[in-house]
Amino acid sequence: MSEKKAQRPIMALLDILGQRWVLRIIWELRDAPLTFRALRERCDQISPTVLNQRLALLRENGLVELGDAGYQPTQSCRELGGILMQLSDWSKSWDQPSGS
Amino acid sequence: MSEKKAQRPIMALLDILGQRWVLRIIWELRDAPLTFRALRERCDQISPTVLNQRLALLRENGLVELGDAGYQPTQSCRELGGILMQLSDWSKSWDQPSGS
DNA sequence: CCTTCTTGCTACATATTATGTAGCGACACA
DNA sequence: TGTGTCGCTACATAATATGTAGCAAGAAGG
Repeated sequence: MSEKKAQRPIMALLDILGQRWVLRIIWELRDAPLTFRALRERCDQISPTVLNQRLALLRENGLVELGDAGYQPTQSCRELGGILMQLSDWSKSWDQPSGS
Repeated sequence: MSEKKAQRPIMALLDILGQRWVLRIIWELRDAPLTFRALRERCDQISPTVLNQRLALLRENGLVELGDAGYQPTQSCRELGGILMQLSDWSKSWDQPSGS
C-alpha cells in the first residue's frame, strides 16, 4: 500500500483525526454506544463504506470498540473525547462568518 | 455551490477541523509565522491547490491571517492551538499499534 | 531599464477518496 | 417461514487531492 506512517505520536494522531468523519464519529459516540446504523444516521447518513473504513481505523488504533450495545469509545479515547468537549466550549465563543 | 452549513458551532468547527490538512496546518503554525512555501514544506509538500483552499477557509473563519512575516494563527486560534497541545500530550501516552 | 530573487497563488491532467444505492449473510422473534 | 434487525460489502459515479509547471507582483541590485 506504500503508506507512510507518521513518526511522532502527535503526527500520527493528527493524521487519524484529520481524516474525514473521524472527529465527528468520536463526537457522536461521546455519550452512549451507537450501532453501526444509528451512527450512520447521526453522521448525516455517511456512506457505509467510509464509516466502516473509519471504524476499522479507530479500532486498530484502540480508540473505538464494538460492545454489546454498539460502538463505543475505549477508555483511552474517553480522555480524548474530553478534549473535544473543550473544542465545543471554545466554539461557542468563536466568531464565525455569517455565511458568505 | 449547494453546501450546507452546520447549525451548531461545534458541528461547524468539526466540519472545518475534519478536512484534510487543517489540523496539521494549525499545528505547524503554532510557534512562528510561516510563508506559503515554508508551510508547504512543513506539510510534506502538500499541493499548493489544496493548501490555498485550506488557508482561504481558515482565513474566512477567522482562524488564520496573513501578516508581514507570513501566515499566522489569529488570537482566537491561538486558544484553539492550546487545545491541540493537549492532544499532543495525550498522544504521548496513547497506545498505538506497532504498524500492521 | 534589466536581471534575478522570492513572494502568494493558479492551471490542469491524473490519481485517490467519498457518495449513493442495493443487497448479502447472520441472528432474533414469532 | 416470514419479518425484523444487525454489521458490513459491491460497485458505478461524483467529488477531492496530487504533482508539476508556471504566472504576476514586489524587492534588491547593477
